[in-house]
Amino acid sequence: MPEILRVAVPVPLPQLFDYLAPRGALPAPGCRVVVPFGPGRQVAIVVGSSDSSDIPLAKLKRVSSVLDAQPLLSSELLATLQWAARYYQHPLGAVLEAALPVGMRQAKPLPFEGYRALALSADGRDTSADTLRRGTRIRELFERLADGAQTYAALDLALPRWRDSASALRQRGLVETVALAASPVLGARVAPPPLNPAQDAAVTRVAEALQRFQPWLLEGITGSGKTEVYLGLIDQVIAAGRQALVLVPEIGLTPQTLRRFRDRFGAGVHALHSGLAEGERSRAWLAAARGEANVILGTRSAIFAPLPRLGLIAVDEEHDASYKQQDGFRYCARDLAVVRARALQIPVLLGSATPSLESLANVAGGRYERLELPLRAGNAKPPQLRVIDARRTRLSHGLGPELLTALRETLGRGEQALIFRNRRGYAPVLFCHDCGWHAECERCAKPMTLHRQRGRLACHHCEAERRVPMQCPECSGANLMPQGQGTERLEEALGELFPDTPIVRIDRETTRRRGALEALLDRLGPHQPGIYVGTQMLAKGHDLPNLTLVAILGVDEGLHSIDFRSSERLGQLIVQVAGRAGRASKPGLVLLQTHHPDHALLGVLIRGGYRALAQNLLLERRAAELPPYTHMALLRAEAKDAAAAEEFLAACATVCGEADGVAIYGPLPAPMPLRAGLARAQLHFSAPERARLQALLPGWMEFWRQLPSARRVRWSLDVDPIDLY
DNA sequence: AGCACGCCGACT
DNA sequence: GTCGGCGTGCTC
Repeated sequence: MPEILRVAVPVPLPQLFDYLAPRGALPAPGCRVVVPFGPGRQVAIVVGSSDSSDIPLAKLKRVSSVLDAQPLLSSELLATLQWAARYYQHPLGAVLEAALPVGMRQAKPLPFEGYRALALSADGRDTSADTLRRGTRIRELFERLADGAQTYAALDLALPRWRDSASALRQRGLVETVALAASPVLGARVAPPPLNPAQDAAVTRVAEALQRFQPWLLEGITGSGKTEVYLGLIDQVIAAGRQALVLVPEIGLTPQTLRRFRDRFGAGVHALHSGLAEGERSRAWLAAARGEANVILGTRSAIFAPLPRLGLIAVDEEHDASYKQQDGFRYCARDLAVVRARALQIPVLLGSATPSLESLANVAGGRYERLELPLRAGNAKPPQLRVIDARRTRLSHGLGPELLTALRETLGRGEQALIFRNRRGYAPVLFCHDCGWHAECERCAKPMTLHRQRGRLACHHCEAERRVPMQCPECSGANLMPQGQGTERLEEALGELFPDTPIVRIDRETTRRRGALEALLDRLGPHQPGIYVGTQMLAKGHDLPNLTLVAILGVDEGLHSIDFRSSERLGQLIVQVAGRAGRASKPGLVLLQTHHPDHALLGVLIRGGYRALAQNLLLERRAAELPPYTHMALLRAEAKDAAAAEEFLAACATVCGEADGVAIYGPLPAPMPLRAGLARAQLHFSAPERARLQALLPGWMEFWRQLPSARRVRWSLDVDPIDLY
């Protein structure tokens, strides 16, 4: 009886492929195999086996080779990935491709099994430390190595900036990288701080339920110490011989965060994120798979880490949009965390100061349990929120007199201020004062942002960039004026207004280099006055103890966006940024500068905080039949020719026919009807019952793929979209 | 996706 | 006469 393997191939095709098993072997599900595929070869993953196939036996090819004797993917992880492929309507082969580090997708045996370590070379052992200058970092590293090789992880822990010293020594041929068979166990170095009663209660409640599936919403205002709750629970999980997975938003995985975990749990903490070099990523992945890692700290894709003894998942800042992948395999890591926790019957902890409406609805529906941390550390008072009416005031570079007065007072007290503006660049529009022309990206039909230092106009929606024109291309006038303020212009204006005050700008431009964010945040010491100006990136991370004033500009843009999630996002952003102001000894003040001081959203937020805003928004969502009370899917199409995209979507809608329990809207123009030269349109699906939509989507997808027009457009389905864009 | 096969325009 | 354009079909 022929043994047939069903394998997933990394191609965007929804089906599995059948192959004859290699002679005398039947690789288990989760093993990688090399298979002949079309004219070439592919690394595929075994999903199952069978003694029959729907494909004629004569057409079946044989597996070329087996790469893994033991499954690379556990049955639990494979099952979760299969579930995700089905739920998000994405081909399993492509899902597996997205979940595995690049190093695991190649037809090579697993990389290097040891631990990387730094050791003295033969030359180094013959060299006296006295040839190196006393008191330098280089000498310190050298002397440490004289006692024996040190793993990279150990050096990270002991000498935070050892890599620079290492490359200096490497150039002189004194050190080399070697493989150590086993990592010396590095235990905790920092004793846990005492927990406050709320933290202690939260840890105790979850700890009592470590043996079963339960999602917990850990609602803790900024500064209330959510991380200590994660740490306290991870302690118990490790003590019970199990592993923990901690997800953080994309900009949350800073060296500080990693250090905090390593200080507490030692070298068993591994980071896993897309910024890692390939080898590093494979190593962390394998350390997790082999059970050597106690804790994986990672971003979105770390939800697919192989963890054979997983006992707890924590998702920090669970409302953060970066948990949703916005292209290709459009999964949400926060939602998959709950799915995985259920499969493993373990708790999952979702933490936020500003929980998503989805999670709040899950608490209200009894599916999640709420844990609260109501107090800020050291009994600091929450910052005072105040609206500044910008109408009929003279704005100086977008800054009103009231705001400037507050700034002056803050700096006068020797304290620091933060100006938040969610627009990088110098000005969002370059405008001709003579004829009204403004610079526009012709591929997106959107104004281009002026970046003055770089001397470029840049489109923030595509890659387009050009030189700044000297005169108006329409009327040849010389009065081209920047309109509106970006962070670059604010930095300049503040420099003029406060010439003696250090000003630190933090946005994508100034933090491009690795470690630049930390360096900039460290630039102002905790005791001197100064101003931070920047985007989103300022909303979290790094403690700024002398920061007492936060000013939020551009609030009005958030008040008028058409996306139904914009109010939720604006509220979260305001509360997150506001949370940076004030300490126990120094109360914080948050100013919202707006032309709509009477807007209901601001009123609710000021009187009742995020909790009240969320309650209001949930009522609105229910009345409007929007998520979380309905479940959405979005079919996007783009093509050079607008008619082609619409034709395809119209054909798709026709295929759906009368769908019981699912409302279909469209074809609708996308919020951005043109992007990067492609016309865009979409079809919305909305269902009160998730299961109804889930039941219909697979059949629809099959029909859609067969439509002749499907070949002429780029299209994709987004299940649970968070951006309609 | 990635590749082969296949049938019509401007070039050495 | 050929190089090459991308429409169409296929991958066990």
